[in-house]
Amino acid sequence: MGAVRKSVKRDAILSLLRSVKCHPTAEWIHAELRKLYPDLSLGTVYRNLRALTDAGLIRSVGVVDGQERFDGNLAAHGHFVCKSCGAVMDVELPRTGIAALADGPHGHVTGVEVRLTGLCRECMDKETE
Amino acid sequence: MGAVRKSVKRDAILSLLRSVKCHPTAEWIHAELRKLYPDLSLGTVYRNLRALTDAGLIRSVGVVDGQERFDGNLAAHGHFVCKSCGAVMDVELPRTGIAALADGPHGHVTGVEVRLTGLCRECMDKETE
DNA sequence: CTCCGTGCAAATACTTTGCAAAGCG
DNA sequence: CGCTTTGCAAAGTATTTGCACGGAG
Repeated sequence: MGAVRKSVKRDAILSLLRSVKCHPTAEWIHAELRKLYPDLSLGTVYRNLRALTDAGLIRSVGVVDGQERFDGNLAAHGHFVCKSCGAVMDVELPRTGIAALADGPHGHVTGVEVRLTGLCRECMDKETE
Repeated sequence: MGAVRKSVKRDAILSLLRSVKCHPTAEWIHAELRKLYPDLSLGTVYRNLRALTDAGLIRSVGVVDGQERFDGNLAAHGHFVCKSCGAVMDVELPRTGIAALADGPHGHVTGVEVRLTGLCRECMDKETE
């Protein structure tokens, strides 16, 4: 989890991740930043996402529908994933219970990820039509 | 979540998953069952894992190191994932707190997955060497 | 005869990696 | 000038899919 150097592209990825509410894929970030840096390559995005994750500056939400999702928000929170549209939303975690998981009999715990899956509001409405 | 028919290969996959404590990948299951059914193909394993998951007879633990892990244990529990060796172990969840997540403001929740990541006992020991 | 499950192989899709050129201090 | 970052394209890996065969009812 060493620090990471700065670079134009890396900083752009980091600040984009910090500024959006959604939980983007590498491709989404690539498409988005290409508006600003038309020569940005997808490989660079992947490389930097990994570097930033390793450095602990961002975190991975895990794989949703075959693509990894990233999150610039480091505060403790969970995620709600819609099975239908793939949207990922932040969920507040009740402090109770979760904290108790911090260390178990299996080893040293360094991260907790809580993922709820289901159908989001929008998709529930669509389904009723 | 419709029911699934029975078939020799599918049943074998299901009972293997129910009998093991680990949380296998498709490849591991394939290798294991090949001892019994030398003609079992990997495609069939993938196909049946998906069918069983859709039917709700098994569940996916999510992707660890690029491979999906499956679990035959349907009881509510979380998982501890070792960053170093990739081992996945069951974790008991404190009932408090988790139940409160059952429904949120984002939509209808149908599944909860809690994943702890860290270093397992074995890998902690190895690291001290 | 009909249908479902399967093996096999090809196709997909995401992600990683090697390399040479460009950039920064 | 040395070291890092990047674009590009090729490679790698996990998973899905199409198709034809084979067995059960």
